[in-house]
Amino acid sequence: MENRVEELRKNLGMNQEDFAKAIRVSRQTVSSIENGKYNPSLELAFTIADFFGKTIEEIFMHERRGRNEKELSD
Amino acid sequence: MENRVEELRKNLGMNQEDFAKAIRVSRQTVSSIENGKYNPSLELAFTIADFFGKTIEEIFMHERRGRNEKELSD
DNA sequence: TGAGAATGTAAAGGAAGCTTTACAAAAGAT
DNA sequence: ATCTTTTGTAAAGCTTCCTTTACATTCTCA
Repeated sequence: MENRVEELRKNLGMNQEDFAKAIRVSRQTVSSIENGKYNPSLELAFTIADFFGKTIEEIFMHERRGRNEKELSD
Repeated sequence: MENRVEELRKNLGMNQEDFAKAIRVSRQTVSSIENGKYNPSLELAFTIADFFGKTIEEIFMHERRGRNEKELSD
């Protein structure tokens, strides 16, 4: 799932470390999320969205479950 | 975190089993989420929201981090 | 009241999210 | 080019999410 965390963080002129402190996670967690290593928990997604004053949907892009794709054959 | 999954599911006249199949998780996962045993992953929260045609924020109620509460003293 | 359907719950295991520590690499500013 | 800041990444370990299997409880309704 794609996200705009890095973009929004940089808009505020913050580095990963200060942002991590602000949302109370480790800097590695911020790095991992920004680089798509894994998704945040729902709880953390809310915390991030609140921090930026946005909705989760404005920050995290969910891949829609393709009913027309070749996969998903059952 | 509170959620309206059970309410929305019942609005559609579905039982946990059929709902679980529709969103491709086990029935126990549905039960656990409805009863607040744990929160869904962000991915699953999106799947559930999409299924109901709602936003995550309309379904899952995040407890706002109380800046004015007695806790959180740093 | 008793049978079938729906839901709750528990145990055990795998997968994903998050942590700390530590070091390497990249980017910025002289 | 060198120094400093920022970011990437890896390992090990803990917690949370999700699974399958299985059984207990509650609900519905004939």
